Amino acid sequence: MAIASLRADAARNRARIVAAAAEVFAERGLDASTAEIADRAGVGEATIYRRFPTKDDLVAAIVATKMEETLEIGAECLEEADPWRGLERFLYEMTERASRDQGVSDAAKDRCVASAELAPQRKRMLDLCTELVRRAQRAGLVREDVAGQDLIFLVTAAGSLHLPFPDLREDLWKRYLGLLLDGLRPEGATKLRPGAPPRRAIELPQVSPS
Amino acid sequence: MAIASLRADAARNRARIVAAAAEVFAERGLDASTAEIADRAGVGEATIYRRFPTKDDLVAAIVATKMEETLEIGAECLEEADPWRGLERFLYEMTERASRDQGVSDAAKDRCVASAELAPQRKRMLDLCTELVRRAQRAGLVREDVAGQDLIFLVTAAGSLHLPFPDLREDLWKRYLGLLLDGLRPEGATKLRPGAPPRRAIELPQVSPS
Amino acid sequence: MAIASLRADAARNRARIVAAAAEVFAERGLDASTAEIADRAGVGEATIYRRFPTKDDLVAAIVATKMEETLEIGAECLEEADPWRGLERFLYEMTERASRDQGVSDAAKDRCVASAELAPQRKRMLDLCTELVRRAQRAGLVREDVAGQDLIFLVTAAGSLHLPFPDLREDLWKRYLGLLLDGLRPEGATKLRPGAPPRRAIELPQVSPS
Amino acid sequence: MAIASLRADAARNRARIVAAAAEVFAERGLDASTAEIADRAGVGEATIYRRFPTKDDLVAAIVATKMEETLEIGAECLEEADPWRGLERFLYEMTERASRDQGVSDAAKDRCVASAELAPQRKRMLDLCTELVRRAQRAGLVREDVAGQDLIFLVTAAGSLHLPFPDLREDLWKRYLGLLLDGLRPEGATKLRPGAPPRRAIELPQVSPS
DNA sequence: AATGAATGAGAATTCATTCAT
DNA sequence: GATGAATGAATTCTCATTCAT
Repeated sequence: MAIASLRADAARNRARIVAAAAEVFAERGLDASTAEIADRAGVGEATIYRRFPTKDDLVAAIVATKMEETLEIGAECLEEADPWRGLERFLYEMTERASRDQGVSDAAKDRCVASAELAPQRKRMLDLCTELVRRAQRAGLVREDVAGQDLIFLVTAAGSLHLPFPDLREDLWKRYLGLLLDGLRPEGATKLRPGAPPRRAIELPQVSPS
Repeated sequence: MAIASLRADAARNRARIVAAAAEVFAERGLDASTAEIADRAGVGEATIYRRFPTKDDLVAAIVATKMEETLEIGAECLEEADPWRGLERFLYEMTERASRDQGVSDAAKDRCVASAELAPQRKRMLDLCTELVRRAQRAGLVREDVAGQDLIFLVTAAGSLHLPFPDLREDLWKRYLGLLLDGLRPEGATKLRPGAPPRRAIELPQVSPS
Repeated sequence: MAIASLRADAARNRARIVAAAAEVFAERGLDASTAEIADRAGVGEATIYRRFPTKDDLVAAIVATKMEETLEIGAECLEEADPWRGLERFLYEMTERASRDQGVSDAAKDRCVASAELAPQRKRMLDLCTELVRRAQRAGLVREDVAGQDLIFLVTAAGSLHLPFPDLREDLWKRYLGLLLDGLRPEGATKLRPGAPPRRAIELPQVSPS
Repeated sequence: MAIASLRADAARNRARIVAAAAEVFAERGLDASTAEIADRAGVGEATIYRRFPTKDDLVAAIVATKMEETLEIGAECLEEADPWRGLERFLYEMTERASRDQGVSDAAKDRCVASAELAPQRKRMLDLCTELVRRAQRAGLVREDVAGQDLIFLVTAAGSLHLPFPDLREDLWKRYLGLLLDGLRPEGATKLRPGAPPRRAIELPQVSPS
């Protein structure tokens, strides 16, 4: 009980830190300072470093959290009665999140895509995407030559559909996602070059020695 | 004469700086230091600041340079006999450049898209894209509901198609550009929501006071 | 009973802490963190601070412990039949320990030499050294102009005979201790300047207010 | 001329930094902060880092400077008419310096002894010590079984002869150096074990991979 | 005009020590 | 009494920008 409450306190602070970091990274990008995150979280800067040995670990933790949320949303999309609607909703949700949170998107792209720690999540994401695509293909709604791993790439790239022009409606990205979705339909499909990437390269990327 | 030769010297220095900065930003990203740029350019650090009041101004100058190159390529694409081929080549070239030069792409997206100084280039880019699209539409190769300003967005987003997975062929982005291009064809087109953005918002964006 | 057992627990913890700290300081030097000591001891960090108000007090406690061990060894050396052998063995043991445990040696030199708390141990050490020297002098094996207090200094300095050159035999210090011992013999002795320090300065050093 | 004066300015600052660092390290030890050194030198902290990429490099530079001074003194000692007096003076000077400057002594021992950059100085020091010893040996004043490389060790260890007892005369180390010198005389010499270390181990130490 | 030098304002990270359970 | 958590105060190091020659 005593131990539990201690841990509860620490867990609350940890959650605060993660939440604050997610906010700050979203607003200011990954270059935001740990000082600002600590301020926002209402903790001392050193407290962050007690939970996360380096700033990078904090970033990784946030990416992991976001991926979990993503996977939950994906599961919901799989339950949509209409397979196309499921696919569409998934891409919409992913893109919307990425639009709102450029920091985490960048992190996901630049650093964490290939990290070994996220391997399980990547695997689940791959399975999810594969199922979303297959379901729509079975219904004849998606061209046959795309695969689940393609969806992962499209989702990631779709995060860049939000351009910081002022005076433009915030949801303009929906228009371009619409175009992309039309590209996924069987009608008017042309041969894609090169072919779909191997699943292994996404599941178990070999970290290049830099 | 003396002044003229000095100016010639200065101009050469300026060109060197821009070239070096473009290289360094491409290799190391926008966080590369001005010291490294000065080294690469073979000039003193202060010389950079004589030409460009801040690092940001240097970045903007590079973006402007790249946009000029872009516009030249676009002009060549307009001369392609096959309108579809012209459009396709334009998107390919843009994406390839962005893949190779993430630093400038980021700059283009994050900071310079809406800057007043680049207004002329943006205007010309808009005209170019409009012409590329219209030509293909006249030939019935591109759906009627897309406009030149859409192409600008697509080009920018396409720059994110390069994901840093190791073990994947470098040109995988071509596959996803293929999908996007299929989405531009008339076949299988569905209604896009929201509609095309107004040209004015791109030509003359109101910089929001941040 | 309850209190007694608590005290037994506390004493065990204290002993664990001292042992762990001695190990860690020996391995990593005095800059080792209290966190690492707590880990090694299997106690919480705060527990250290319950027993020792500051890190310095912990260091002092270790030095005291080591001095006790030292005094025991010294007592054994006094029992050697051969007085020279006794002296020699004492210096060997002291130097060997110092070579193995630079952290505590440094502490002994830098901080604790003159601390009031260690006064009793210093007194006993002085007596011990005096006896070791006198015994050898009575046998005509050690020059007459050295005193017990000199031995204390020699012991401390001998701790520095271990130099961190790689590729050198670990026991090279024995060679230089041999030289030192030869300097203690009566043969070839020259007048030493200045004379032996007063015992009082070692027994009861006046801590200078720093 | 203009270049020369620029360099003169920079050189003056560099000298100030080295001087201040030497002072501060002597007073506070190697743990003194770069901030304090910068203050003492009257420059900004970053200026230190312009000249010395890391704090360690600064330490190394000071050690190198001190070694140069040391070598000059050694050369003077070699010119003494009396070989014994030359040896004695060398040890006195070395020890006095070490007594005054514990920081650099520690640095010399802990970090820089085996550094590749100081190899030339180490070589010269070895030659110097060898000559000092040989000269005295030729005159029959020093035992035959010690070598130049031994002197290097003795010098280094002698730096620890200064103990921070208050109330003791500052020059007490002379007494113990006297003892050591007596140990170097031929009279009463006993067999030293182990033998002298190989010169190579000092000239070209193999850095152990840590 | 050109430049190497200088630096103030941070940045990430560490740690002895105190707090709350 | 014991402990994991929290933190303020440092520390090393970086960098865009200004200064002095």
